[in-house]
Amino acid sequence: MGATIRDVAERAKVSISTVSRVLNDTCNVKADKRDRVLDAAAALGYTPNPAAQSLHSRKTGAFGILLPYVSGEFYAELLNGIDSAAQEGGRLLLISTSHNSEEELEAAMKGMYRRVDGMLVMAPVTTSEAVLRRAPRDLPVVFLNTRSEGGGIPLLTFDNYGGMRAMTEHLIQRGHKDIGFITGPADAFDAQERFRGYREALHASGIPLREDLIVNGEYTQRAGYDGARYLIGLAQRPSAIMASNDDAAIGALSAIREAELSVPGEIALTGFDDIPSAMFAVPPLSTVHVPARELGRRSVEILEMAIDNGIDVALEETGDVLPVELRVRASS
Amino acid sequence: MGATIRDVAERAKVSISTVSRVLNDTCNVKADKRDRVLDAAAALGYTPNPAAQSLHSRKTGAFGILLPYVSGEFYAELLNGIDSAAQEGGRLLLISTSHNSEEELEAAMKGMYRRVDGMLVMAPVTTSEAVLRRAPRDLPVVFLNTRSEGGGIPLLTFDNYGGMRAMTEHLIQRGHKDIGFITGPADAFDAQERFRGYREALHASGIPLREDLIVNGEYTQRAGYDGARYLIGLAQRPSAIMASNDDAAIGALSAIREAELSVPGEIALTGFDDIPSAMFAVPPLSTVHVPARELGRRSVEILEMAIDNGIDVALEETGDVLPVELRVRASS
DNA sequence: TATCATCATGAAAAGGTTTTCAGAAGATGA
DNA sequence: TCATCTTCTGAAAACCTTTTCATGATGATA
Repeated sequence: MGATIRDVAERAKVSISTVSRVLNDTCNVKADKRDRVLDAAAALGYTPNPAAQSLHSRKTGAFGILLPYVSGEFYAELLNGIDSAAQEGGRLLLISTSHNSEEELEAAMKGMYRRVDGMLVMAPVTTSEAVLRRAPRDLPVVFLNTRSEGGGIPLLTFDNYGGMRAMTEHLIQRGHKDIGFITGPADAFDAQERFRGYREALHASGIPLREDLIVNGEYTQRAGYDGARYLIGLAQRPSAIMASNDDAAIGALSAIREAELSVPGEIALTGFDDIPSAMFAVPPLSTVHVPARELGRRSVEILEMAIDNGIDVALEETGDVLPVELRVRASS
Repeated sequence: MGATIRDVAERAKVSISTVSRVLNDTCNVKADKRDRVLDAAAALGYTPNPAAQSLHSRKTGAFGILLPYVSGEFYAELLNGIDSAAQEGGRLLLISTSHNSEEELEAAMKGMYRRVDGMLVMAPVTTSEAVLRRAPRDLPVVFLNTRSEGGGIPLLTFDNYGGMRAMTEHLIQRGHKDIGFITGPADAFDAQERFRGYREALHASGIPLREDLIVNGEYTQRAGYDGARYLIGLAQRPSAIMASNDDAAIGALSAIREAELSVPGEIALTGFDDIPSAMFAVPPLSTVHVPARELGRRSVEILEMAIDNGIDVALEETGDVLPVELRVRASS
């Protein structure tokens, strides 16, 4: 219970300096004293007080994570990657979610300031510059899946645009021309990028964009369900539906089956993310595999580098766009 | 950057005591000095150093969470509840996952010791007593979904047994006698409880337990898929399959549809957890709704109480078993 | 044996806050 | 005008480490 270095020193009949030296193995201490200290520390169950340590060292041994929300399998996977990498580095993890506006992000960063050595921030509805403007200048920040106006900022993302473009091209290749699209959250970076991939793929193939086939959605099963119902009800029903993520696709699948349409026979369907459930949908869902776990791990590594060697060194690792992979399954 | 209270005092031409008093609004300070301090603090962007504060106050303003793993929608929902309650209480959240053995739990608790004011621990493969034996005695701990040998420990769980028993009875009522069961992780408390619900419901109805209908699984789609394939392949195929959670049920559904059997016509199917995807499965999955979010919120409240008023007061709130709810949908 | 280098150790400072204690300034009442 | 009581303020201690500095002891070398 709350033994201090002083208690250990007293019990071992040495000075506190000696205790510190033994425990941190920082320079030579005679064997007998060393043993006495070790015994005393063990007997008292001594653990150094982290507050005192970090007051002195100006380090905390912790990272902070700011996420817009946690929902579904994608975030679980991402957290998994972050957590395992942090544990390997001996780092503690502070987490805070449900931050979307710049004000909320600022408040959350203030709350973690000086309690962490660096932060991982996922802020899809704003830009990395806007966030940094509100952050303490001496706080290393690595961004995930966030829009950036220029370069020079440690940023890790994956190829939302390319993935959705490839998926769209895949459908076009299979002869689809009327392709419905259920968007993600209108203000989110990744959702916009995915939509852009769809739009530009159509354009490149000379297929005119039908506005009535685009429905505003979110990254939820419910939104996918509603969106698909709308699309199915159209007089000129699309022959394929692309959802902006797998959750929405699973919702859409539900609506399509409810309408007793066959997949992919009457309507092809695709998702994005390749969450574990995608493979077990009926039929298994064509989707874009994103390296969620890898994204988490890599971002921790970059942050680690930014802390150890300064943000500039980390910048050499910057601007990384992790590749994604088309997974064509039975739904398209 | 990194302005200290000393810098503020200097700039405002007052003593550091006065600065502290103004900032904490702790006793009377003349208006002019107060203004000077406030201005100086704002100009310097001063934030108190949390390490120094917690060194003095012996409080951290943070909670720790230990989870066996993070995967899928259930944990996302749980984290959501914990996070939102923690934010309302102005608490920071330290998280660490992938702890299963008692040794790992002990190490994780040591790592967070004195960095948090209390902990939330989910340890389904051991007992609360075993964990507490390895925990610092002055660390308040609230357990989630953990087995307890006796009483007297703040513990929050939901009715795994009752939920699965009710679901089993539901199937029996519909005339099912040969009911396959895909278990969760063999060593996990909740999985055992769910299995017990199944077993005792059968027993109470005088239906003999067919060992060949019980297949060892996990809480994953893959395990559900594999388990269902085995059950389908039996000469005496069951007329219903119960999965220990929704993820496994979704996997099982995939296997059943692959075998071109109808649900629930040829095989009824049920899950547990009522994750969002359950409603959007085809057909929508009968399942047991568990209050994951509520579990998170409530556990934070209990911990808050344990910290503010001592663990004994919190104990009055203890032993809570949150009710679950049968959600019969089209799959059974 | 005297000198020097090396080693082991303790005292003390620093890190940034809150709070207690004591003193100064001002106000109140007689 | 003096004594007493508030109100305001600063100095200093405490919280617990790590690290620097100084000192005494030990061993080695000439």
